[in-house]
Amino acid sequence: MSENQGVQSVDRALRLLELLSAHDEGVKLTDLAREAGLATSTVHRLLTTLEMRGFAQAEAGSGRWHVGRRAFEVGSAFTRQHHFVAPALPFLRRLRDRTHETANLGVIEGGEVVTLSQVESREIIRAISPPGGRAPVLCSGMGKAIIASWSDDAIDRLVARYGLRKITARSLFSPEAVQHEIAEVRMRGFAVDDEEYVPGLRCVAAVVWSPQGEAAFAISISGLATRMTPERVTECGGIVCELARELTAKLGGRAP
Amino acid sequence: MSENQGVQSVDRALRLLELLSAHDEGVKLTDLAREAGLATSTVHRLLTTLEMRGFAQAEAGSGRWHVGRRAFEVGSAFTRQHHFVAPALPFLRRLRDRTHETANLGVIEGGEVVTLSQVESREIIRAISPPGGRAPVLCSGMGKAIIASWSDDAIDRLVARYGLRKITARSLFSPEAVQHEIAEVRMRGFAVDDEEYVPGLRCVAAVVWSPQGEAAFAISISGLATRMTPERVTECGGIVCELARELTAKLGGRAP
DNA sequence: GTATACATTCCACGATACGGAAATTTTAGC
DNA sequence: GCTAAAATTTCCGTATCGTGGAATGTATAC
Repeated sequence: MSENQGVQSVDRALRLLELLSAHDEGVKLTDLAREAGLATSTVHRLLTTLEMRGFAQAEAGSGRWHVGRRAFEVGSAFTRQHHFVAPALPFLRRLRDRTHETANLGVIEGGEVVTLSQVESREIIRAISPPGGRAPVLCSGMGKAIIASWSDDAIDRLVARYGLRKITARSLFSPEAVQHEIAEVRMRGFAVDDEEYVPGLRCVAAVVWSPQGEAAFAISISGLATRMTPERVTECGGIVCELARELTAKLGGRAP
Repeated sequence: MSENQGVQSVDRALRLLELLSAHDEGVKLTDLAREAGLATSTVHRLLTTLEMRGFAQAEAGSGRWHVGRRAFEVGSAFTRQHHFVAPALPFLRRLRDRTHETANLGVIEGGEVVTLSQVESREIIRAISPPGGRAPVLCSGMGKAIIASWSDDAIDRLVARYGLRKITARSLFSPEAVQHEIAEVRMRGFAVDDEEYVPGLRCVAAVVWSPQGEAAFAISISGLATRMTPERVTECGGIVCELARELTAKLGGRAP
């Protein structure tokens, strides 16, 4: 076992699970082996072990492999740890109904925002991160909304640790740009992802506070940039903030 | 590696994930080792491997271990494979709004029903299976609704393969009881879990059909038996059936 | 029907994963 | 604050396990 890399076969199996989850339509064993850089016999053995416990399954007929239901069962435990996900759902729905855009709820984990819950608008936009999806904190409306509540030192440490990823032409590219952006968020009370993660997509987010006065999580709406004009962003920002305040109150939270 | 048991360390790691998911408030390493029947050093090594890939995480402060966000991300892929989960959500909401009970959507996987989606009523009843939760097919309203569309031979094979588990005093206990129950479901058009899985809890379910005329999944409502009187069950059965028919139509399905 | 690709099984070998022991850290009780 | 107990983390010798290449079996494409 090489230094600090954990148990090799477990690491490999988890890697295969991650790859499976990236293939919504399933993937053939040989292709998976190629993607993972492993021998087909190794991948076969690891997959059948995952299958035995229900974490992976082979589709009858095509033989393509998929994430299995035990992965869903285990993964659901993650959201159950966040007791706010269920009570937040009616607020996401109202947010969606008032803005006619997809409403999201997310938290920061590591240097990324994870979408925990979502209520889609009538128009389903595939580019929007689904539940389980993630984005770098600094390319995400929800991420920027949450870290705007942090100290400047803490933000600098995040930037130093995870860096700045230039995913689109509009991604934040320098520590100065980050500082300027965070100042904007603090002034406005909401954050905007202005095509920084996905070209053509805008997102408006605000934080929900915990009883301890910390930014527990964020809620947001996402929509096409063609529709989300600057005027519309301001309007939606007000709505997101209003519902974030109501949800804070509902959960017994308080802004600092 | 003993015969037909897959890769030992992978199997163990997955076992640990399952155990973590059963502890919503987290679990200490020593307790987990005891539960898994493994040495603490082994569990430590496996947990840190899971942690490296984000499938498990140790809670700062208490040191208790939890399912990590990558498990949620991977697990979410499972519901994305079921393209009907998202479009079904508005119907679950309407079902909840009309009956004032918790609405659920589930599929059969193995000899069990897995809850894929849920819209809770105002009164949160902890005994109801959350998303990711599972119940034996023959103790579940959704399970019985789905298999009532199968041939008698297929039902007999299910019973033979998975058996009948007497979980409560009211669980189905014999193949004859199963046959009688299935006949009732077919006659009524909906299934009822009459405290067969959880004492004090009733559930009314109907199937949603696929374009191929097969029972794709089921939707249901669950409520306390004190409130779900026989009259109420009949009333709710009609509503569940109505919404199941509408959802079938919406998804381009057809009853056989 | 044949060639190719994919999936599955086998097996020799060496590296890895194991668990007990020891060391370190944390917690509980007084 | 001190001490004992419990929990966690690290170390290490050993033998079992996991590996990938080869062989075999099955499915697919032409």
